[in-house]
Amino acid sequence: MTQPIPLHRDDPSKAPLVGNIKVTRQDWLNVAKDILISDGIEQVKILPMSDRLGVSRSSFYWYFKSRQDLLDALLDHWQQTNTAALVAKAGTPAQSVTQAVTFVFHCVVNPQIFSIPFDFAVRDWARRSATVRAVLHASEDARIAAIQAMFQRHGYPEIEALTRARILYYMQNGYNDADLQEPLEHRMKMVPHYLYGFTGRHAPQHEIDDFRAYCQAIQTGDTP
Amino acid sequence: MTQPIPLHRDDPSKAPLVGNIKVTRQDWLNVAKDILISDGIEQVKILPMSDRLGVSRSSFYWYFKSRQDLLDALLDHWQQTNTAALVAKAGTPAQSVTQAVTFVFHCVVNPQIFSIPFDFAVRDWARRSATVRAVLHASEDARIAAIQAMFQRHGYPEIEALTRARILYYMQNGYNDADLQEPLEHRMKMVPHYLYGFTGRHAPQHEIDDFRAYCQAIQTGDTP
DNA sequence: CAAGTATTGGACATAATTGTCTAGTCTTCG
DNA sequence: CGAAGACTAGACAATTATGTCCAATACTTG
Repeated sequence: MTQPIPLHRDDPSKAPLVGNIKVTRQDWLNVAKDILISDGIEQVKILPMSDRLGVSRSSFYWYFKSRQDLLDALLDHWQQTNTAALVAKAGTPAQSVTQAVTFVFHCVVNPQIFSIPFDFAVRDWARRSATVRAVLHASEDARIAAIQAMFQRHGYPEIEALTRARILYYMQNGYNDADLQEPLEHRMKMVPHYLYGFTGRHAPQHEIDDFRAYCQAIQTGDTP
Repeated sequence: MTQPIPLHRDDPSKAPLVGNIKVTRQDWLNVAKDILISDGIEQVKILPMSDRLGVSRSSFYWYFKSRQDLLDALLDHWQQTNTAALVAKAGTPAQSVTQAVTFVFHCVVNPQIFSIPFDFAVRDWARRSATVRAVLHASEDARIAAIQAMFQRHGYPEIEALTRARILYYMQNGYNDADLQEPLEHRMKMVPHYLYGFTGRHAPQHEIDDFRAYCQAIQTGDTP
């Protein structure tokens, strides 16, 4: 029993312009994502969502078989945005390791590419659902493997590449929600230290300088 | 309207030895804590708890005014165990900074003193409750301040002491639940690097050696 | 042991939530 | 325009939760 997505919304030109715009499956997913991020998965309830969308609660069941069906779709969506984005960034060819690290870090900086609150929310969710936990762990492994591969492409031996990948990845997890308010600049400045702090070596000044330049570029928006 | 704790439980010698042992306010709190840790605060529900305790659901209301009353008590309990434990450990006089750091780290290692899963669960909870968030932030400030004071007692200037305190504290948050399975040894080995990685200096070999020795002692159980 | 207090069980009321079913409306397309 | 399909509203049923009340039972103390 498939639930087709409304055709008239696929082509935006055919959609009504004002008023009476019908909700779509994606609209339900967006609201669910918002609530997941702000209040946790337990609060993703059908009645409040329908209220927010201004439609009847029972309309929900046209788009989704059940609440669980929605949650599955939500998890899929997370995997196909956040994880795919980070893996893609880690795989982007770069001229230096510093530039490559900056690409990865790009995800943390740009909410358009990667949603940190979404990641936090899914991690919460995983604490209560074994299936979500499995998806999360697979995603984390994929992310770290991608970053590790990046370091290996730039000449680091396997073990050191893995260590650096873990540090770079867990760096973002070390902050909680409150700290996300902290200026990004502060977090970016720490990256070179994270990368070298564990190896017993100093970060070369030219890498630090390069990194700062790249970060500057990220914030002004003119980076790949 | 005060809710006294059953007297016959205060003196263990007066408690029935087998069977028919009445549940106490603390029993309810323990079950609530277990559920909070494993399933999140949303799952702390009265009916399932009474089932697990083998008593009627309505008995709950003798010990607690309402569900919210239980949650408040639970949060109090967390603050008076975890936060107090860490602050006390940070305040313990030590002969060297390495030993002092080891005392703090003791909390992370010994579940009897400090429950990491409890901390994680409360952090989750704080995402959904402003009042819990306020308590959590106050606790985190108190913890970091205590660690900072420790470094200052050992001669570090204010700013560097704060930086080191943050690193030492956030180190534990960088791991998620899955990583708690990881051998403690691995985490302990990273401490000296965390402490020096950010400052651009190397950890002196004798400090690393000292730290390893203290960690060894922690695991064999013969430390203060 | 008896009286009084502490503690529990079960009935009752209320509300929130998920899910089903059906009649009806709106949209698209031949 | 008119029929088929896409979508929605509202009634209904079932489940699960919170909280109140009161009678019954267990425990303590004189």
